[in-house]
Amino acid sequence: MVTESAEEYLEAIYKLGEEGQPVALSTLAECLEISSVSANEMVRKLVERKLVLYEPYKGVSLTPAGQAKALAVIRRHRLWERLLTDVLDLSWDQVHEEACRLEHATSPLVEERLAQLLGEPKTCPHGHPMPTAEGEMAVEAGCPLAELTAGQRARVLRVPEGDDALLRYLATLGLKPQVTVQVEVAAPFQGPLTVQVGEARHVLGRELASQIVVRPL
Amino acid sequence: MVTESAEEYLEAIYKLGEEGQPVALSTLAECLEISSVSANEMVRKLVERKLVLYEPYKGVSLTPAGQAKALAVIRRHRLWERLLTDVLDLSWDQVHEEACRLEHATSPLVEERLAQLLGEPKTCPHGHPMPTAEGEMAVEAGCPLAELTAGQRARVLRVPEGDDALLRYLATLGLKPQVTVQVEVAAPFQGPLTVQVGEARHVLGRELASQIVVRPL
DNA sequence: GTGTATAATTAGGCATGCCTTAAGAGGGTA
DNA sequence: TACCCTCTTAAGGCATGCCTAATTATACAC
Ligand SMILES: [Mn+2]
Ligand SMILES: [Mn+2]
Ligand SMILES: [Mn+2]
Ligand SMILES: [Mn+2]
Repeated sequence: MVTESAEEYLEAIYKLGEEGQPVALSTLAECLEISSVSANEMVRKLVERKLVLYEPYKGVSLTPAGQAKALAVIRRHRLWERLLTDVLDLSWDQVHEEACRLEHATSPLVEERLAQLLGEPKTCPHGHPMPTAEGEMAVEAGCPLAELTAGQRARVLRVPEGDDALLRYLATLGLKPQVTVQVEVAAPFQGPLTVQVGEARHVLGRELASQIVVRPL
Repeated sequence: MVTESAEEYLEAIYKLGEEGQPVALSTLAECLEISSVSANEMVRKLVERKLVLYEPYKGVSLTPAGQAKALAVIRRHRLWERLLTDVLDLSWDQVHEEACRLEHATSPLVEERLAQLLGEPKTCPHGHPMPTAEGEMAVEAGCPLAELTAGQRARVLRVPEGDDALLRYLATLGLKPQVTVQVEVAAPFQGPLTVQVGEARHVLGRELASQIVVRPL
């Protein structure tokens, strides 16, 4: 077994390493909001337990065993997020923090039953993919909304999690997974995008639009 | 805030103190499966935080603040037990351990929504009363099944939690809260009871029968 | 190539929550 | 009253997970 703290590290290493690059210790420390000394300490323990590989000045990466553990935690996190939104009717900006605690208190049995009850959901409420019980995770390919040109239509795949205020803002715009958007104007020089969402038209900063992943139609 | 460990202590002190007597340190230690030295240490911290009162050689008891915290934890525990059995379809012998972890990872918001979803349940799956959100807990009066005499009918109020094997056994007998039982024979000299449960007839040891609380009809 | 900014590590500490060993305090019994 | 057993507490330790300050190692830019 792995402590709650170690689970948090594995989860962070997975997410930061999704680009394929090993994760710098300092990046990991910043992400977890701890000192790099503490990160170093824990990473050494994880190396000992063969859950991660570490090369100083290169970074940390997950072993297959570490990745399996990380994906299990992420699966639990996203299953809880779904339960909290779909069954307990919390808003999508309230669920991350709750799920971050519940994920560490979840047995494989409860994980399985949650998945059954929810109908084996394919994503979390923010559109991020659900790892399977077997530790597979298929990331649906897409592109940032910011890359679309005027006139293009697209379906929203996922939005950034983790910033509650941003999520509340996106909710007021109706910008959530599965929704269809159409770019009306893409201002040049990295200017804002005017997008139509449902009946409404909104202006989005390019920076924000680049964080929203869509599939062009 | 109070740590997970402190919550466990408060919960134990509440349950052990339900008779009204202060709880001996050694009793508390045994219940929590820790050394009495460790119990002493934590109790001193709880005294400092004005959550318990402690008199050496007398025992520990909860202050109003401590009782409120204890009841909140117990409420969360029992709400999770209900969710796990009623919504996630776990059996009643599987839920205690799961709920014991989840109870510490539950915000007031989730607590409230759980209660709503479940329809403000009055008891846990084992028949034990649900504290209200305001920190009230009404224990339905009853008597041990062992005290009934031949011919008496009664409704089961609650069964002992905490022993999974016992719970599985009771499940095979159909002896669960709300069920009506009729004593056929109460053997003298603390002998076993023959009881009718639904269509079936079972013989129960007096010791076991004394742990099942019923309301005579 | 060398210097320097950045990254990593060492050293030393602190809080929490548990432990064992051993000494002290209370209370019942012979 | 004296003894003994149990309960409590004191002393010292250990593991985990975090910290700061100071030092060392490295990579990259010049
Ligand atoms: Mn977490
Ligand atoms: Mn999510
Ligand atoms: Mn618990
Ligand atoms: Mn129960």
